[in-house]
Amino acid sequence: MPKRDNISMSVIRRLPRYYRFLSELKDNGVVRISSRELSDKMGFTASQIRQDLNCFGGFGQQGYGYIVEQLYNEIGNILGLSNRFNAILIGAGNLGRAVSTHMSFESRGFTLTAIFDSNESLIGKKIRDITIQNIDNLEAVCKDRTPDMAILCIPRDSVAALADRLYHLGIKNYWNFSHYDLAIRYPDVIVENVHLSDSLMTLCYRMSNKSEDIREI
Amino acid sequence: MPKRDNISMSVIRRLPRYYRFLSELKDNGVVRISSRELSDKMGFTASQIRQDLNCFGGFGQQGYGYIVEQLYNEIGNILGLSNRFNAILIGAGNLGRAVSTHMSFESRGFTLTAIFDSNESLIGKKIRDITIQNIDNLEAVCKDRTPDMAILCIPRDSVAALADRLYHLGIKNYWNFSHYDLAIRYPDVIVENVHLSDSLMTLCYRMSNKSEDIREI
DNA sequence: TAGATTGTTAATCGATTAACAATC
DNA sequence: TAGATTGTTAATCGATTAACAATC
Repeated sequence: MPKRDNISMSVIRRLPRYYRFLSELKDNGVVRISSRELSDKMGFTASQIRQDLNCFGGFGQQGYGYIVEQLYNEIGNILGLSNRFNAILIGAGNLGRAVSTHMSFESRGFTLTAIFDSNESLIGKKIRDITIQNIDNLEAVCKDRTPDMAILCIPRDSVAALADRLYHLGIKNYWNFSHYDLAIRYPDVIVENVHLSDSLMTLCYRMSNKSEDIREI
Repeated sequence: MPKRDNISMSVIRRLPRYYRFLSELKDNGVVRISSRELSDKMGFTASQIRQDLNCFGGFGQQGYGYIVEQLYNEIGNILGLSNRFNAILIGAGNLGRAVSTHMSFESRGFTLTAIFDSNESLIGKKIRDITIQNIDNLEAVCKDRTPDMAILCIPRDSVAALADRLYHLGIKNYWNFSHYDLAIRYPDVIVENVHLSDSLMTLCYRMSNKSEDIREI
């Protein structure tokens, strides 16, 4: 593992996309691919692909290209997908249920170990063999073992108070589906935001201004 | 409405965030704000805020700042949120149910008018007063009135075939929750992707490489 | 060897930040 | 008027693309 220093967010955010396309190629039995061919499939320039990959090391062979399976594995390693970060989910409403049911945590570097909600009617129900617990149990559960990451699927107004509790339990990594901006409140925290309504509004803008729309992937 | 030409995606993707923060300020009764104060709250530079807003017109007053409510309304207009684009949702599994239940379409420029699924056990059930229909009805329903946008909450493998049907019905705008890459298949289409697992993998990378993590909002 | 394609450096392009004149 | 803060131009910074030498 050479280099890997000061990798820009632009590069990092492209890694899962590489991973996805390589997975597909692998499944289709493709053995080798050149940056040029990958560029056609993915819509990045060949130059960018080579540049990106070379942030992490020379995975290709000059004159030949890249071995699909090897590159796939390398990117999986770079992403750290063989981790089993301990994740807990807060909020078992529609969104929380969708996320916990739908997402393959195990192949993305995480294990979902607990689900919390404050709604009495949900507590005790199971999602994927995990029993929804009362949020009051949070401190007790985290005492044993501090979770590495918390998934926030709760309404905007509940986040501030809850984030305080989580933060003081030592949880510093968040997958945030709420509209609350954690990163500004706690500067030493890693937050990945999924702002669904921002995405929807962006789509609305682009549809409303279709003529000037810039294609983007 | 002056300028507004060649607005870059970077600027457009910040608009919903401005909208969100201004909404909060408005709710808190804040009347005026300077780019400097907004910069502290939002984590953008004041310079960038002024630069961004000036893509669309001069909404501020020199020596005074911006009137919160007015700026909020302006950005809402720019985003086109008063549209009622006709949206249909394909796939009423966990994710589709979460999206359709959770999202306030009406305040984001859309109306959800129909929900389709192929799963017999879901057909006939209601979400928000909308009855889940058999996907076989798709063509019949779209005959009356072509939807403006389709929300794709179906498994990766079903997308290709379905996208063909939708595209040939004249639907050219998509909110895509699947991992399938529509934009490459149909170049004249507007797609907003929500790649949840990409986001999760990015978080995994950042957690795995915490020391070098670059803060990002 | 000749052909292909990488890894890497250099050139370009675009986005962000700084500076400041305009003006409320 | 003086002070504040915008709108806008210019400078900087970073990311993307092009080019090409290295090498399989």
